[in-house]
This record gives sequence, C-alpha cells and structure tokens, in this order.
Amino acid sequence: MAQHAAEVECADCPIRHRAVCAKCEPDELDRLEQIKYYRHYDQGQTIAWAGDEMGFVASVVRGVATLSHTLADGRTQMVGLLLPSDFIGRPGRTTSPYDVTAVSDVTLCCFRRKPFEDLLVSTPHVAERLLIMSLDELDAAREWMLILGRKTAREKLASLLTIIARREASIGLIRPKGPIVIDLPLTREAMADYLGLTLETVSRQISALKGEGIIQLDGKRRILVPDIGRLVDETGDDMDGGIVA
Amino acid sequence: MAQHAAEVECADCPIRHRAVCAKCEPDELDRLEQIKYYRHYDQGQTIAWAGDEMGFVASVVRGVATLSHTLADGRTQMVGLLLPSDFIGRPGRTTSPYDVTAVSDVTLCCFRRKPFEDLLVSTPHVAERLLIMSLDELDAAREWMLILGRKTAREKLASLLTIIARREASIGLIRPKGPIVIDLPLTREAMADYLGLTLETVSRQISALKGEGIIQLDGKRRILVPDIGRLVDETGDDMDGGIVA
DNA sequence: CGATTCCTTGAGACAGCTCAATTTCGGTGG
DNA sequence: CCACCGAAATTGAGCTGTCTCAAGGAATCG
Repeated sequence: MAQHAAEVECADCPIRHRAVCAKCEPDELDRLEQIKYYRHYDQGQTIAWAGDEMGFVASVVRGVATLSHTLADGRTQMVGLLLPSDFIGRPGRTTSPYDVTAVSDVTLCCFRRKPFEDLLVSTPHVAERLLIMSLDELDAAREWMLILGRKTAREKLASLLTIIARREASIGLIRPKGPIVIDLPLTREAMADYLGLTLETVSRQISALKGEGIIQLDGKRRILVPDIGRLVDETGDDMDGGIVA
Repeated sequence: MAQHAAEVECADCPIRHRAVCAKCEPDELDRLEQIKYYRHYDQGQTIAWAGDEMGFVASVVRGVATLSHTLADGRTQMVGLLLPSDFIGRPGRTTSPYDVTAVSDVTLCCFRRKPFEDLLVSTPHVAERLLIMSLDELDAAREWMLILGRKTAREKLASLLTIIARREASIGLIRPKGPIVIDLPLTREAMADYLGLTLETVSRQISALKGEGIIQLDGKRRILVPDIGRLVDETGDDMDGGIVA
C-alpha cells in the first residue's frame, strides 16, 4: 500500500481549493506543507474503529470513505459519506466515535493532531474554513435526517442518487452534456446503510427505477441518468419541478 | 410579548458559560453586550419560515425551539431541538433553510448579522466556541441519524427520553437523587416529528413503557423515570448495560 | 363549565423486512 | 480467450411493525 503515488505539493493538490486548506495564504500553506503526510488505504480497509485512538486528522484527497455507527446487535447506520476534500477527525478529540472505512482505494492527507491544533489557533484561515465546512456538513446531515425519517424507499434511492450526482458535478467529474454518469462507489449494502433500508429493498427500488427508464445500469456500479429532472421528481423534495435548495 | 423580563447583563446571564459567548474575555463580552438585544416568542409562534430572510443570529436563553424540514405534501421532520444556550443561524447565510418554531415560550439573545460577523473575524474566542458548538451539533445529528435509520419505535422513544434527561441533567435541572423528572416540552406530534414516527405510534409506545413501569406519567407533559438504567436498556444502544459514549 | 386541543386506543392495510434461492458480474488462472 | 469462482445483486414469498383511518377520552384554558 505504498506505490499509489498522489504525493504532491499543496500547490498542485487536486483538493487545494475545497479542503480545509482552501483559504490559506501562501505562508499558511507552507506551514501545512511541513506537517502533512499521506496515507493510503485499500478498498474495504478500516481506517479506524469506533473508540480507536486517532493520532491524526486528515483530508480525503482521493477515493471515498464512510463514517458509521453500529449497534451491539449489528444494525449499522452510515452517518457520513466522505468524498475528496472532506475532513476526517475533530480538533480536541482523540478518539473517533464512528467506524471510518475506505469504500474505495483512499488517499488521505494527514496532519498529526497536536501541530494541527496549534495551527488552528495561530492561522485563522484554517479555523475559519473548518467552521464553514462543519456547518455545511451539519446542513447535509439535516437533509439526510429528513430522508431517513420521512421518505419512502423509492424517494430515498432517488435522493441518494441525486446527492451523489450533485456532488460529482460540483467536483467537476461530470460531462456537461448528455446523460449524467454516476460512478457509484457504493455496494447495495452500503447504500442500504446510508438510507436506513435493507439491501434487498435497495435492489428492488433500483430495479423499479430502471424498469421505468429513470435510470440505466451499466455494469453493477455505474448508473446513467438520462434526465436528471425525472430523478429529482422522485425524491419527494418538491412536487412541481422547482429548484430545491 | 414584552414584559417577560429576562433582560440581564451578560455577567448574570443564565447561559453565560455554555453559549457562543462562553469563552469570551471581559472585553469581548463588552462588545457582545453592546450589539445584543432580546426577543420573546410565545409558545407555538413561528420564529422563521424556511426561506425567510433572517437579519439576526441568536442564542436561546430560555425555552425550547425546533428546526424542521417540511416536504411539499406536508410530511415534517424535525432536524434540530434547541435548548437554552443553543445557537440559531449561521454566519454567511441570510435565510433560514428550516422552519424555526418556539415550542414553549422562548427568549432569544439576538445579534444583528453584520456586527456579529465582524466580531467573528476580530474576536477569536467567539469563532472558536462556535466551531466547537457546531461540531457538537454534528455529533448529535449523527446520533439522531442512527435513531431515525435503524431503531424501532420503542427504541426511538427510549432514546429521545434519554437524550432529554441527559441534557436536562447537564444543565443542572435535575435533582440528583430519586426518580428523574423529565419536564417534556414536546407534544406527541412534536416527538413524532423528531423520531420519524406518527403521533399514534408515539402514544402507543409511551403507553407500553408506562405499562411496564419503565416510566410514569404525571399529567400529559411530565414523565418520571424511576430507574434510568431500565430506560437506557430500551434504547438499543447497548445490550449489556455499559456506559454509552 | 364549555370548548378546544391534545392524547389514547382500536382495527385493518401496506411498505419494507426476513429468509431463501438463483443469477449476474468481475476478476483470475489455465 | 475462455472457463471458472466467489462476491454481489436480483428476485420471490410470506411476515410484521408501523401507518392510516376512525372513534372516544382527558387535560387545560378562558
């Protein structure tokens, strides 16, 4: 787990303008550059178990990771879906309250806890950015709560696909014209854990959406959306096609 | 909506040490003191509708407020339960994405947006505290997601009561010995909106817990918990009585 | 003390779950 | 390139927890 490359200068970093370092001035970036190091995880590997000591915080540079809660009897709920530029860990806490898992091959840009916390105090732009990112995550969590608490299985699936499509679009992974291609990094089980469903129900709903031509499957993990509007219509968010905040 | 009193100096404020101002030095507190003003809302009043312009941010001083999402067809999910010291609004955004409602009589300590944002930049202790509070909210939202996605109706009720008991205890409203008294400010419908259930199911589960002696009712809104351990056993968080993080 | 709002309880319906059997995909080695 | 293997996904049948619809019953307030 070493030769994955991706070690780069901050200036050339793919997440330079979205991650916790986004607002840094050149001198602040230098300080981050000095304390950063990369780690790689293979698909399926656990980055941390709930309760584990975590000596670092990190940004996701590449790949997808999840945060999840597991009850004693095995029921699992995903509570965070971490895409490139998302932040792992929190200042002032040394153990992860969640299981952190690499669902694809993952590269993290890590900072040892202590130097990072020092930096938070001394460089306002990092703390400022972290606040904004945390508030964005909080908004996302609250939208997710609506999905979990009040939506039907079909609406849940449509919502998940819409969210992933939106995020990939915002990162610039999506060709502007033609059908949207979602390169879904999640298994049916992971989707079920995201949505509070069983994997069978996820599978049935995907089949139903496919049967109605709202989505098309290309292999197991790739989904085509010929008309994003039709998908959004199924999310339940909005009954007459307006734009959803 | 004026003579509710509660207008006080920051130094005498009941939430002085928990709110966004908790870490302020005396001079920072002076600056806050100068830009703050109080507003009162009656039980049931709407503080802001989703999409409304909100010219201020605020701390809850007294009472309970909720944040909720409503779908076009009327389904509602509560996404925030704001007790004294909790913060309303976010820097850099002028409209509330949620309905904000006073579920009891509420007093807010308000700051007009612009001066508050200036203050965030110039006084690190406010921004720092806001970050910590946001991260705490994020953790709470994630625990809530587990409840919404994976717990049974009975576990949901037990979890809600446990959470309220914990929060009241941490504010110091609970007598240390004897049965815990939860002075529940929520209607059955509000509990249902919190938990992603119908009000009938909430009512049935409360009756069931009462029937088994795990809780007792004193009137409609007050709940006695003779043995908090038995209640926690019903939350599903833990199958053998250990302490839940 | 009447009105209103909130709560409780019941009966039947249904969405999603459980358990179980195939089928398909994607990789691997011959 | 093809045949095979294991993991992942699909599909079916029956079950159950929660919802829906509906009818009373209690608390609170003017």
